[in-house]
Amino acid sequence: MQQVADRANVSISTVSFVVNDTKPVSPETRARILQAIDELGYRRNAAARTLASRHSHVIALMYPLSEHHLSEFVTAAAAASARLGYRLILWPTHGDDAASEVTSLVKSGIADGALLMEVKLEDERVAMLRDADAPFVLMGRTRDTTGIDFVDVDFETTTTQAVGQLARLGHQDLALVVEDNTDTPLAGYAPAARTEQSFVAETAARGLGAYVARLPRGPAAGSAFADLLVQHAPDTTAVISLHNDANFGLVNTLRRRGVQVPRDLSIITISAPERLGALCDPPITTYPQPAEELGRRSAEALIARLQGSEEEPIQLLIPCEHPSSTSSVATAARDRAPLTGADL
Amino acid sequence: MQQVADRANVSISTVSFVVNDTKPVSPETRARILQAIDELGYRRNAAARTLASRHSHVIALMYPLSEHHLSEFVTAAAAASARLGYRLILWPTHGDDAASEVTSLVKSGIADGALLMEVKLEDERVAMLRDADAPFVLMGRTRDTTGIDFVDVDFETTTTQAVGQLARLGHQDLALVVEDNTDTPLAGYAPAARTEQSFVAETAARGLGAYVARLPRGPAAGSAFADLLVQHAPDTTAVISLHNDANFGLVNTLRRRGVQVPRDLSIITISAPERLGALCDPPITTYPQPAEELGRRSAEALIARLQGSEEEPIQLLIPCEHPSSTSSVATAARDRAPLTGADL
DNA sequence: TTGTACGCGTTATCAA
DNA sequence: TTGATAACGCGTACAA
Repeated sequence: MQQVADRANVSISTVSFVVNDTKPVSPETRARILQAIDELGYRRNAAARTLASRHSHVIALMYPLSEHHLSEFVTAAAAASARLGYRLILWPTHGDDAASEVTSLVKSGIADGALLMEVKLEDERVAMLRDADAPFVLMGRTRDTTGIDFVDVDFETTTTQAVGQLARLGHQDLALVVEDNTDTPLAGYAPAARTEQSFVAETAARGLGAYVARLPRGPAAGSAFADLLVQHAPDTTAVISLHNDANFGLVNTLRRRGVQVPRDLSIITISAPERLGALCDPPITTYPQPAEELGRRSAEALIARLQGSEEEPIQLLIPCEHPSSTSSVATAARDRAPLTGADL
Repeated sequence: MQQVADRANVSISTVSFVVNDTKPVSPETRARILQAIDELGYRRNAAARTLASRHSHVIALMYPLSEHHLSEFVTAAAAASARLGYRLILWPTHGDDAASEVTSLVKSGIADGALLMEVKLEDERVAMLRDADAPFVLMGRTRDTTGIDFVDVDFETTTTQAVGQLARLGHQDLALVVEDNTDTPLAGYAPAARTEQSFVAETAARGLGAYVARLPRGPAAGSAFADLLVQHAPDTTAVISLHNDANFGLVNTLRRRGVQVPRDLSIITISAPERLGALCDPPITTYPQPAEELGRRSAEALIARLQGSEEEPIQLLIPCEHPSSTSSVATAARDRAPLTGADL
């Protein structure tokens, strides 16, 4: 910085004013400084800037160590941050020491704020960050969201829309399959709970039959689900799935049993990566998860908060987009026989 | 830090010695300091440390902005870094301004070094980082790797093994499908090139028929590939795929045409996420990509380099593990009819 | 509009 | 084994 100042015949502070655009500088001086910066290839030192300004221009993405698929919203959040002059740092946390992770994140000054992934209905990180006065935005929602910034998928609206779409096609008996995360590190993870609740409410309001299955992760859940339908809800004509892995096992099992999708059974999957649904045979009608928007918006929300440009809580609910195809959805078959477990 | 020193009745330097373990400190003093740290909840300020020590303890993960699926090796790299006292910062780069990104990365002092993803055979970032004297490790390989640290999948060995496995089962005519990245931002991306080369070499050495298809991304490539086989290599009895999306389209198309996998056609996919292969019907035999190991090892390599504990270039080639199932592989059918394009 | 000088919270050098 | 103190590179209050 001193070299730049020397070369431009100004003081070091004038360089700072230009670099940060913090005070008016005459056009000529500015030009000389910019030229010197360019010629010397000067970049301001991030640590010194952080130390002096008390802002790191870094935001942390906190997620459980066990989560292996960060997917698109991470890259979207990183891209949005970069566009706004921030960097995204990965902050994996063990389930049990989230406490100390939060503290060190805040007190070390590494990051100005945090984005929280995999939010549970009751999430201890929220109270900790709040106590520490650390700005944060949830990618998801806790049960009580009073005064908390969050950006989340609108599972309620999406579920209601999916039920509505099926009801209009004459389906009377619906089933829902969600991931069961009891006993996993994600116990209390909210999407399944919210979706189930909306599903139950909306089917009840419409007087439709409703069967709900909570199944563990993995494609085997799909076959298990098919069996459960045979056993407990053989009259089901349409399925809504929040269980990505199960979709494959389900369509494959159905095919083997001669159940035609969508003629005999309609399937809709919600908040899933669109490309995943397209890989099934037949392709599964998908309310695609707004991953890019979720990542981008949450980063933008946090940065807005950091820059103090927001007063009110930022609470964004993003419904999934509407399906781009109806490949696995059809009118309810009037007189379809109950589902059976026999392979062809 | 001053408060800690006061409370422990020592000087601020002694606190530093304890915190960084840089100089011997008597057990009693150390204990007093640690207690004071604990009681005050002190954490050292990252920016100040970086400024004074000239090390940020941050490493950057550079990847093209277009890459949407960071997947498991990102989380593995982040986890390994955290374990070693480093943090991983995401560093998306536009294809065209990689130059300035590299420069700012190095000169800003934000990161001590970089991990490079999506390495091309000729990658401009390498020369730039080298010129800037910035430590880096490639997750992948350039064509010329003299003196460069890298951790990469051993596509050559894996391809050779896959060809060998099929040859031993009596297959005479093999086909390979890879992603065609000509005209995409990933043009020059190495895995496809290396795999193709090894495939051609190994089949030639064994006197086997070899057909190669380079196809664009997306599941539609699978059906296209099936058509290409019918047209150009109808006697193919086994397929090797480096094209994840195509696998689904391929098995689904084959099923519709009455081609049974693996009775009529064997399929092996290499360097793919294992869970993806399991979603096909039938499940595709997979040489799973060593994603976790790749991420972990590359972070470890970079940190070793940063800590000066390595002299020689770190060059790690990791073959894919062996398939855990042979669900889509069988003995070559002696007298199978040539493939046709007619649906059942 | 520009310059001076102090402080940010550490690490590292040197002396005790 | 410990302590005093000078950097580290920048932002900013205040002065000019």
